[in-house]
Amino acid sequence: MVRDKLETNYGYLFEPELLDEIEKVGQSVKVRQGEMMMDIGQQINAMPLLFEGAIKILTEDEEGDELLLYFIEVGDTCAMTFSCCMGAGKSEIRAIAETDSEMLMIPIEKMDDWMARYRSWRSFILDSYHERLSELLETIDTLAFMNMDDRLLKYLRDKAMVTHDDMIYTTHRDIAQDLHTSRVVVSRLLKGMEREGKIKLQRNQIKVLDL
DNA sequence: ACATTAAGTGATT
DNA sequence: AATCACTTAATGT
Repeated sequence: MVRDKLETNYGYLFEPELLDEIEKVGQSVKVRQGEMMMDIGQQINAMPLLFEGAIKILTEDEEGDELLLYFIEVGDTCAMTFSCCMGAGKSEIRAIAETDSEMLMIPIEKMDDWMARYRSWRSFILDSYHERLSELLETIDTLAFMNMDDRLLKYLRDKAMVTHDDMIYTTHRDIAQDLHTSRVVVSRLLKGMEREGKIKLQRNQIKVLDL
């Protein structure tokens, strides 16, 4: 069962011996939508290999307002884990299940070990680290130039992608919170996008037509 | 029917 | 783009 999911999601990446080891030490965890899996300041002692669902990663400012950084999808892992292994070991981010999700938790002690012994593991870690960095740079880019419409567009695209559903179930208020802006601004921009025929708005849901 | 919450809009900074 | 103030619409009790 766990092995099947390992094979389908990571089988093409890792050699059989590594898959064996992963299966042996990994702990299967299921979380429901909206569940907080990791908070800022919390100790990290395992890294997730995602089988199913999507996780959203946020930071927080001094006032306690949130800002969405990126999503983790199936086949991804959390880049935060790596930097935490080397440094203080405390999380600098908050992770909330975007959808019902399922993953395998790998004790961080294994990371070093496997890094040295498996080439595939090494590239996996390096690749995902690189991927997260690119994602972050993209986020910073839109953030720095304060293009709210671009950020919103990206947000909707990402959200539809990670949930594999062109119907997004959320409120304007929640979007505003993720993007660290006001609800009014989100409503206005969404309304504009609806007029352009890109989306269709209903209460508590947004239908993505063309992004 | 009433209260609550989500969303739309004009005006102002 | 943010905030205020107000309206309208949808939903729950």
